[in-house]
Amino acid sequence: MEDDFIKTLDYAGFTARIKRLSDGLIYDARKLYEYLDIGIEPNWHLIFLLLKKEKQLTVTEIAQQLGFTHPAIIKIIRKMKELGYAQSHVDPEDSRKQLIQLTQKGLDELPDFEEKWKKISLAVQEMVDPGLMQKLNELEQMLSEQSLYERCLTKIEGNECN
Amino acid sequence: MEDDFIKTLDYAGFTARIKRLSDGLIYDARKLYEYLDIGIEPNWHLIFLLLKKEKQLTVTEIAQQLGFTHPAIIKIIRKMKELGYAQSHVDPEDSRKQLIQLTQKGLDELPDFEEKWKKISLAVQEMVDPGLMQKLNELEQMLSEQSLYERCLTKIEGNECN
DNA sequence: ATAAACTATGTAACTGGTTACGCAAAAATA
DNA sequence: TATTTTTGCGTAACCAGTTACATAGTTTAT
Repeated sequence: MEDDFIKTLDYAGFTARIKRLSDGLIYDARKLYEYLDIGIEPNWHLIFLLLKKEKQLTVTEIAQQLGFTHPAIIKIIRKMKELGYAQSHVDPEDSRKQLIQLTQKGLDELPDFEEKWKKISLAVQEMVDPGLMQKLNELEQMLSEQSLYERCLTKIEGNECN
Repeated sequence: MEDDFIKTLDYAGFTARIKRLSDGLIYDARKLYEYLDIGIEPNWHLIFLLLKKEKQLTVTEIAQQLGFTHPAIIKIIRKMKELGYAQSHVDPEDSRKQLIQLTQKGLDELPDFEEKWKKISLAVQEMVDPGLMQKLNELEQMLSEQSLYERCLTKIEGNECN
């Protein structure tokens, strides 16, 4: 990677670089979970934290909060149930809804997980400049105001001639 | 997403935010390819540009340059061949190697693609602060010096007591 | 020259997500 | 109250990538 081709593309390679970064971080997270003997999938992390905070949530609520589709959440929750970390019951007020919670086992193991997650996030913190976090905030803000798709459309339709 | 849960996690949510950003950009790219009627897959973009620059490359070389595994490249190239955009022949000097090139059709359509890619990358440029690009460079640099995995290991082994 | 080690490609099976669809319950409307 | 629309969950089929493995060709070492 001496002369990184993607980097030479500048803004045209932005999406690819973000994807490469994301894939790399996820790859390392997997290895760290292995090494630290965290007995759950890395992508359960946020669900644990979310359910710790909110006590119980529906499938759709979790999906919205984390930015996944609901089938993705259903699959994750199913696995968490199989390993005894999650449970659910029908909402008595609306029988369409499944109220999902951590089990006692999940709550019991949380402190251990959190201690290990803390170590990882400290390493992230030492590596990631606060200025980058700020810039990331700004980009997310921009995107929430208008998606990249919309930006391109207005740009293209704005000057139809070229 | 008024109160974005992931954002509240600060550095503990960094990986998840990068993934969410990556997925969102890819999603929008797909829609833009549709809208702009770019008749190829978004992830062929870099391969087109790479083969334009290097004329011919092996599977492994492409994989290394783009940071994919070689089976991923094989699949992409197979599809590009099916649509007539790529071709390959055995390297006469080393019969294990497949030398991959753009076809004439690929080269012919490139200018049109590039014009459309230009529009997208301009919209990206208007959205992405140069400071973010700089911070991204620095993070990639940090990670290439020592992966997140290694950083955690040295951190943990460094002070074994806690 | 032979054997051992390595490299390049290819394939199979899996994974973590998606879209598209169906169904039942609830909410809105007539 | 009856009907239409919307919402929530679930499943099936798919997709882009991965890991693990096989095989054949090349290089290195003996």
